[in-house]
Amino acid sequence: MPKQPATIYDIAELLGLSASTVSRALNKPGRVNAVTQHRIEEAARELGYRVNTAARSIKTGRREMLGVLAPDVTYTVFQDVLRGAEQAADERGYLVLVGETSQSSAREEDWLARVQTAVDGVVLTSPRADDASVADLAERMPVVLVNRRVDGVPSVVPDVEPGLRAAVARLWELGHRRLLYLSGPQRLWMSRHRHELLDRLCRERGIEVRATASGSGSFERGAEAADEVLASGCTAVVAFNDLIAIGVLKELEARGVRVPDQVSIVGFDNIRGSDYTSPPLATIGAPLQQVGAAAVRELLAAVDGVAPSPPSAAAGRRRTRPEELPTVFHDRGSLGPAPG
Amino acid sequence: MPKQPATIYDIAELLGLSASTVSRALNKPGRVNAVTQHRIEEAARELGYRVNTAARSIKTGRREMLGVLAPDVTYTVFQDVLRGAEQAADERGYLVLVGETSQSSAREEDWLARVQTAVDGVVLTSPRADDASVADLAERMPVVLVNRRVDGVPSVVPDVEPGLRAAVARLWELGHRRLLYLSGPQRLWMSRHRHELLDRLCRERGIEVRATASGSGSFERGAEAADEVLASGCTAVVAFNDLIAIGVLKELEARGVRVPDQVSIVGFDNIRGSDYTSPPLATIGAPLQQVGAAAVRELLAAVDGVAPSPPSAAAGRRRTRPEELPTVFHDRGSLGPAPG
DNA sequence: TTGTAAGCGTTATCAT
DNA sequence: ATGATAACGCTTACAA
Repeated sequence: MPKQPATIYDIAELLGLSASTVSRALNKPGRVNAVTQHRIEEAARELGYRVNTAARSIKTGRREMLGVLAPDVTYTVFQDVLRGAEQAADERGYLVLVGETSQSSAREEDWLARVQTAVDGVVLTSPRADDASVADLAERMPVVLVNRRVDGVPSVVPDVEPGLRAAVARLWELGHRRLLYLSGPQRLWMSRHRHELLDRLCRERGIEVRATASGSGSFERGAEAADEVLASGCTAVVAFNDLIAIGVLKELEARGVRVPDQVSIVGFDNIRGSDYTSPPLATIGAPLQQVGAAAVRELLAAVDGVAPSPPSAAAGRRRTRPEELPTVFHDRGSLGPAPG
Repeated sequence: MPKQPATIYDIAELLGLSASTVSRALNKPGRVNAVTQHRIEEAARELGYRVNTAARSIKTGRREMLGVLAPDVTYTVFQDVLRGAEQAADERGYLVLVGETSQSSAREEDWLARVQTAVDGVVLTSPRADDASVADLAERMPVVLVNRRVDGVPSVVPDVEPGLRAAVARLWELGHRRLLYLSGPQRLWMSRHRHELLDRLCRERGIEVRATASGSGSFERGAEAADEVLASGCTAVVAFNDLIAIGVLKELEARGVRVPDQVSIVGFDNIRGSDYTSPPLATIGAPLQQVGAAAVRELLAAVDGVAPSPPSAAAGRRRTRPEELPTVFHDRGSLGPAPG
C-alpha cells in the first residue's frame, strides 16, 4: 500500500535532467537555472518527493536528529525540558529521539548505545550513569547535561540560589529556626546540590538544618517521612521535590496536623498540581523550558563545532552561566509563622 | 574529537576477512564459522563498532524508528501513552521520535512531513488534522491513532463505558438527577465521544444532561466555568478532563461553595495531582500505558505486514477491541449526596 | 548551468 | 563457510 516514495532520480527522469541537478536544486537553490529550479520544485511536489534522510546521512555524516534522555517522562520536570528541547531542535530542523529509561541504568546504557549511531548528540537529564561513564560518552559524541554537573562535560543547570535564598529569607522572617531537609535519591546530583546550598544559605542566617537519610523522590516517600518530620522538632520542611512535599502535606493533613500552623512546607520544581493542594504548596521553580532549549542550543553548537568552519580552538566545554536561568520562589499557603 | 566510528571494513581488515563475512556474523549469527564469529565479535567490541543505521536503512528500507505525535507533552495523559509506547518500541528494538506540536496544526503538519522519511510509522495521539488528512497520511505510511477514530485507520481507544457507567451509577445512587457536562475542545474527538456516551448512559437512567459550549481543556477554563455551573441548577458536574475539573473545584472553593456538599465533581483521565486536591477529585481513568503499548504493537504489526511474510490478506485496518482497555472509575471525595 | 561518476556503510546475491 | 560485487538514494568534486 505505501508505494515506494519518489527519489531524485524519478524527478530527474520525469524532467529529462540528471539527478545531481535535482539534488542541487533541492539543496542549494541559486546554483541552478531559475526556470529549471522551478520545474524541479513543481515535479517534487507533484511526486510527493521527500528526501531520504538515511541516504543523506550516510554521505554527510549528519543525522539531523538528537536524543533526549529522561529517567522518567512522567515527572513534570522532564516534560518542560522536553518541550523546550523539542522547540529549539525544531527551529534548527532537528528531530528529537526520546529515551525513557524508567530509572534503570541498564536501560539507560542500552538506549545510549543504540541511539549513538542515530543522532548527532544527546541531552542527558539527570542520567544515572556515573561521572566516568558520562565523561567517557562525552568523549565519543557531543553531550550536554541537564540538572547535573560532571567535570569537563558541558551542562545546563538552573541557578538554584535566587529562589532558595528567597525561600530561606521568608522562612526566617516567619520565625523558623530549625529546618528539616527531606533528601531525594543520594545518587541524584541535584538532590545533593540543593542540600548543600540550603545548608550554606541557612548557616549565613543561623538557621539550623537537619536532613533525613536519602530516599526516593516520590509521593509515597513523602508520606512515609511524616513521622520523621514530627519527631525532628523542626518547624519547617524543605523537600527535595514537590512530590515528596505533597506527600508529607497530605499525610500530615490525614493525621490532623495543620499545615502551615504546625509545620510549614516548601518543595522544589513547581510541578503542575503543586498549587492544587490545600493549602497550595510553596515551592521553588525553574524556567525548565528555557533550560531544555538552552541545552539543545549548546548541543547544536557543539555539533556544528565538530565538523564545519575552521576547526578553531572550538567552543569547547562551555557551561551555560546559571545566572541566566534563575529559579523563582513561589510563596504559597503551605508557609506560615513558626509555632510557639 | 569524536574520531570516526569503526566500520565493518575496519573489522574485516583487522581480521583479514571480507566485509560481507563481518556483516553476516553481526547480523545472522549461525551462518558463519563459530570461531570466526567469535573473533569478529571480539574485534567489534575492541573497536567500539556500532552499526551505521543510516547505511543499513538505505539498504533495507527499514528505519527501526517510529514517531509518536503529541499535541502537548505537558498533559499527563500523553506521558503515560509515551511511556507505554517507548517500552513497547524498545522491546522490538525500535527507537522513538517524539513530536510535540503545541496545539498548532501548522507544526503538526510540518513534523509529520519531516518525520515521514525517518520512521517506519507513526502513532498519532489526538491529532489536530482533519479526518481526510489523517486518512490520507495513513495511505502513505503505517499509522495508528490513539484517542481518536477515523474511518479506515487503525486506532487504539480505551473503552470509556465501564468507567463512566460506574460513575453515573454512583451519581444516581447519590441522588443526582441533573448533570452538567463541561465540554472540551470541539475538535477533539474524545471530548465529543465522552459527551455522547454520557448522554446515552444518563438517558438510560433518566438523568438529565446539559452541556456547556466547548472550550479549551485547561485549568483556567474550569475556573471560568464556575459561573455556568452555579447558574445551571445542576447538582453535579462531569468535566471533559481533570484539568477542567480541578479548575472548577478550586474556583468553587475560592467562592466558598462547598464541594461535594453543594456540587459534586467528576473528571476524566486520573491525572497525577487529581488526588492532591481537597477533596480529592473523583475521576475516570484509563490504562494509558497499555494504550500506548498497544498502539505501538499494532503499528509494528502493520509495519511488518508491509514487506515480509506472504503478502497475505494482511492484518489490515484492525482496531484494538476496546474491551481490552477498560476505563476505571475512581470514587473520591469530590462526590457526595445531591443537596436538597 | 548542467552532467558524470565516485563513494558513503550496509546488505544481499551470487560465486567460489 | 567465505568473498566479490552490485545495489540503496544521496551529495559532491570534477568535467563538459
